[in-house]
Amino acid sequence: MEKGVALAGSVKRKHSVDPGSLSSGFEFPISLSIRDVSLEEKPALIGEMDFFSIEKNPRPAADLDLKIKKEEPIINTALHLASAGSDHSTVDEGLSPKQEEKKGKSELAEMQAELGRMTEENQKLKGMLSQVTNNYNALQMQLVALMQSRNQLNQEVLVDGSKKQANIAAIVPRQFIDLGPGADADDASTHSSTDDEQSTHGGGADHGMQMSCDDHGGDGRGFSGEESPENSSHGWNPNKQSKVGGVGPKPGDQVQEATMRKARVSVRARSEAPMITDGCHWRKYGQKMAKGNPCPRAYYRCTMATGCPVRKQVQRCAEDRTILITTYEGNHNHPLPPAAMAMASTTSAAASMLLSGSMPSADGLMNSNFLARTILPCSSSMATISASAPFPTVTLDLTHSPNPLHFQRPPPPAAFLGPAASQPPSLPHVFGQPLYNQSKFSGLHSSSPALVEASQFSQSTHGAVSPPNLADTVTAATAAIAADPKFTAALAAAITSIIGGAHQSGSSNNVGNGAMKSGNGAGAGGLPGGWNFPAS
DNA sequence: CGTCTTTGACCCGCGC
DNA sequence: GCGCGGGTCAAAGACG
Ligand SMILES: [Zn+2]
Repeated sequence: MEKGVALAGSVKRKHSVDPGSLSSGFEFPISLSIRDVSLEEKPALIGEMDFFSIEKNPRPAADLDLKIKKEEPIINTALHLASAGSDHSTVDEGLSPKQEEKKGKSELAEMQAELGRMTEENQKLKGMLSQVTNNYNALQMQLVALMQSRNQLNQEVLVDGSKKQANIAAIVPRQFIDLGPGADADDASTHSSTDDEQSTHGGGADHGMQMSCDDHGGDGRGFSGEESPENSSHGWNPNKQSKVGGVGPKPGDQVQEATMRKARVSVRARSEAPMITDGCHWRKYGQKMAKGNPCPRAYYRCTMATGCPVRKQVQRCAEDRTILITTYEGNHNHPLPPAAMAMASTTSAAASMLLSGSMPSADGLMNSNFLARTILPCSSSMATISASAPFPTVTLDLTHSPNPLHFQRPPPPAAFLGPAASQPPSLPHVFGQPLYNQSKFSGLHSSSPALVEASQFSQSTHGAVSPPNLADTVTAATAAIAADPKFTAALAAAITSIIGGAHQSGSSNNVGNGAMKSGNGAGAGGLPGGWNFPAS
């Protein structure tokens, strides 16, 4: 415990110093375009790397400093000095006159200064890199969301067989039968094998219906107070609220909210920063050591509005520390700044995509044990759906495989292959069962990525049977989707929505809806996209 | 002095 | 019932 805490502490400290100077002088083309339109709000966050660089330079001095450095040829100077210094080192012991010695010393000092500056700049570059990464991740996530909504749209429109098959990927319950091979192939090739974080959550019950019932009674301590805006001035004390004030909200809403709450969207992104900046204000309220992970898991709450139920967990991947796993939960009940909108809409779109097939009222789609998993091949990112109760989770994987640390997955535990192999591989509903077991199993084994291995399993079973062209079909369909001018239009609309969304309020509330408008109105429409007002 | 983070304690569900 | 683990609370400290 201490180890982890100390680690986190140090990281945090370091970061709290860095980002101001880092992000200040840095301009990233993509973020720039967004920044220009969204100047109205400036989070001026404390510890976060800023996704969109909205804040105007909080520290002009640093900015100036960086610019100056950019102008002068630092590297050449340094090299020159280095060589000069080495020459002079011999001179020092020599009989050189005082002046020369003085000169040497001054150059030495200069050198040291240069070194210091280079170090500093190195730090800055590092920060810039991480910021670029963050920006890239944000854009990728938006793209993923758009692809998802787009998929849903096409599912409605297209009737072509193969394409439809691929597009159905956006819907959980059915596709896990058909999509198995293709998805798994894709997954096995690109996944970097660290989904265990999510699957760890999903070790619990296996009935979708159970899930909804579950939190009816079981979620006592959760944030069941979110739909009571009169929450008094006290911010969040949801449990107290529900305990003291309320026997409980209306069952219908309760189920709905509970489902939304339970749905989690986790984002795996490569980031040096201790936390990706999504435009929201977060307050840390806890930190725990995850069982199999040397890195602690941090718990944050949204503080943009008192009583906002959104929470997120931030944890670094055990194997690859550069991967940051951010798990979002809940929906904002307040307007969001554009920068936050991007992330919120993305996550909510993903959540809605997940829940579109798992709503409690759905026709028993989830009433059988299953852990469905969908991969939406999308450039280098992909979304995986792990619809295992109690926390159905959508994972947006924004890391790409060309990762040097993309190690081979550890060999699946024999305990997994045993029962899995014993199951008739051709039955999808049985197919889910070993996955469920597996996910639980991986919970015990910290580093064994359940979902990846699950995909391996399915690949070994289904993939061998079915021709690989299904995967090609999926990819082709995706390419077609991406190439579809409508998609471009949707993307443009979404971006416009982001850009113009600075003043949005109420009607077209977010990107998700912007995208959904052109695509699927049902998905994120009912499910609060960026934000939804509880009872007003 | 207000706000945020830290961190041990606590609660709760779950498996044995 | 007990231990374990995930999640949350809240007092105390740090920070600006
Ligand atoms: Zn919020």
